[in-house]
Amino acid sequence: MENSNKKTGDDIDFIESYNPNNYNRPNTSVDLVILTIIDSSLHVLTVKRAEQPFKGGWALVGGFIDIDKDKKIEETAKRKLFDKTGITAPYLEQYGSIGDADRDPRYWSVTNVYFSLLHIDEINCLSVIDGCSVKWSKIIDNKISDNLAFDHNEILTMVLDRIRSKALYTTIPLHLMPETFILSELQNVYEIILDSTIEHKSFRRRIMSSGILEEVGKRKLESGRPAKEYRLKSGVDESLYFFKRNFEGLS
Amino acid sequence: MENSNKKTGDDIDFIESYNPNNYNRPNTSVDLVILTIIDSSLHVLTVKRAEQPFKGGWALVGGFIDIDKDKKIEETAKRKLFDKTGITAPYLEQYGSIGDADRDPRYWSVTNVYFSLLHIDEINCLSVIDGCSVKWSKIIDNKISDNLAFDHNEILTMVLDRIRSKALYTTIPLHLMPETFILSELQNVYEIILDSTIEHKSFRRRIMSSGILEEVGKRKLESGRPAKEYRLKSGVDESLYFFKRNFEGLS
DNA sequence: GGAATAGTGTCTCTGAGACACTATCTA
DNA sequence: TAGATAGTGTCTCAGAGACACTATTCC
Repeated sequence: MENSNKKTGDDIDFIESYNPNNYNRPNTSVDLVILTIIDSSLHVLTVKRAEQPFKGGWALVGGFIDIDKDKKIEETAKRKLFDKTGITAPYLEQYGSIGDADRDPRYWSVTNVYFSLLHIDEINCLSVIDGCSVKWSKIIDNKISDNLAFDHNEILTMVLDRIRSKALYTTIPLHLMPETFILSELQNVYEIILDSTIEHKSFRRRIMSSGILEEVGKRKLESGRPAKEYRLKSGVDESLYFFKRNFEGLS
Repeated sequence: MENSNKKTGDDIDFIESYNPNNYNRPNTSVDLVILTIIDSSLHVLTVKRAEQPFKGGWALVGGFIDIDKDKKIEETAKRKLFDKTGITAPYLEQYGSIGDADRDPRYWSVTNVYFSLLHIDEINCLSVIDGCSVKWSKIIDNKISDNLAFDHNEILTMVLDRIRSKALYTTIPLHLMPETFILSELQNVYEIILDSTIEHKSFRRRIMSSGILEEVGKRKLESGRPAKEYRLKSGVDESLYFFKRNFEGLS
């Protein structure tokens, strides 16, 4: 230990006696991958940058932690999400953190990445449909057509991969649904995320076996037999059900 | 947007024109949950704190990002791990980041949490068996008997939960094994992590079906039939195999 | 009735659990 | 030989895939 302390010199025991404000630290931010489904396609919420760097380019929603307002990082994420969408009780999950010397041309930067899945009806449209500085960007083939600022394209792709892999064994796509929905709609959303078709009997058996949905009535469709409408069972606060098996044939 | 910008005032577009060194930012660090198995028990590497706060208490290995030395956060984690263990090619995975106003009494603090699984033979013992400032703390019932500094007890528990859940559907416990091992040893390690017994035929069928091990010979045991010795198949760089089904009966 | 969509019956297949069985070593 | 540990054979069971079938609506 004496040896290793001498060698490295920037050990926790050493450095913490410094005033951190005098020390050359990385910059810390929060970025959000906010996803919804519009016209049967995943879309991500993007904002147009008003300042350098990447001025005029599109970026993920993000910002800095306000250490006076925010008690924890998740509150920063919720605040940013609320600012853009007006949503107060989002499904929000941390992806992880990404930090390196190059991701921001200005400084060594660490971003804490969160993702949120929501149904378009949940949002307060007024705060979004405002000029062209915020828009939903359509995701095709795991990315969007615009190049995003910073490393946001990579972040988007990694988050999408995470969600896709969780869709193989959880009910995470439920968070993209409206309050009530029919099973074929839910299946469509799974298929959009997984980019693959699912056998409908298997799908129904699987979802119903989770026991987290309750029937709320029937819905007449444009054609064909009316479908049972479901919502998340009241009292089920853990809406993320884990199955013991993955969907197979996919990876 | 104009509205939300006016309201929050700390939007990315607004704040980034500030020199970050003049802004009241959170402090950023890296913490490591370094795990190994000693005498059939999980142990975590802990260091004795030489300075306030929590002076004299035990804490996880950790420290600050050195923006001159480290190109990315993972390098900070590798550097810290190397300083304490001498290991150059660890299994290292990010857990995520944790940040709030209270976790460090000195300032609003964000830590980037990594975990590493290793076999005790991999470490350079000299850098560890040094005074009493670094020690392996035995994990019993998801925690250690000492109270750790900061929120490190919670971090330890959350990381252990993550590893346990990954042991249900991956080969992550392989990283706790020596270079060659026999299947009953690997099964023991799974059972230590999962805190539950596994039926041995199921276990062997499952592991062998992964195809990531290769036989390297036989080992004579103290008693009984000699066992086949295995190692990670050469050419398999992805040593983390994902099974389609969980171990069942556990959760 | 036909078109369309919801929903079921039921067979196969994979892999987990259970557990009895065989194999190979030492003393 | 007995004791110990390695390793197999094989049955059951849950749940995924496949796909034909029935049910209910509107026209």
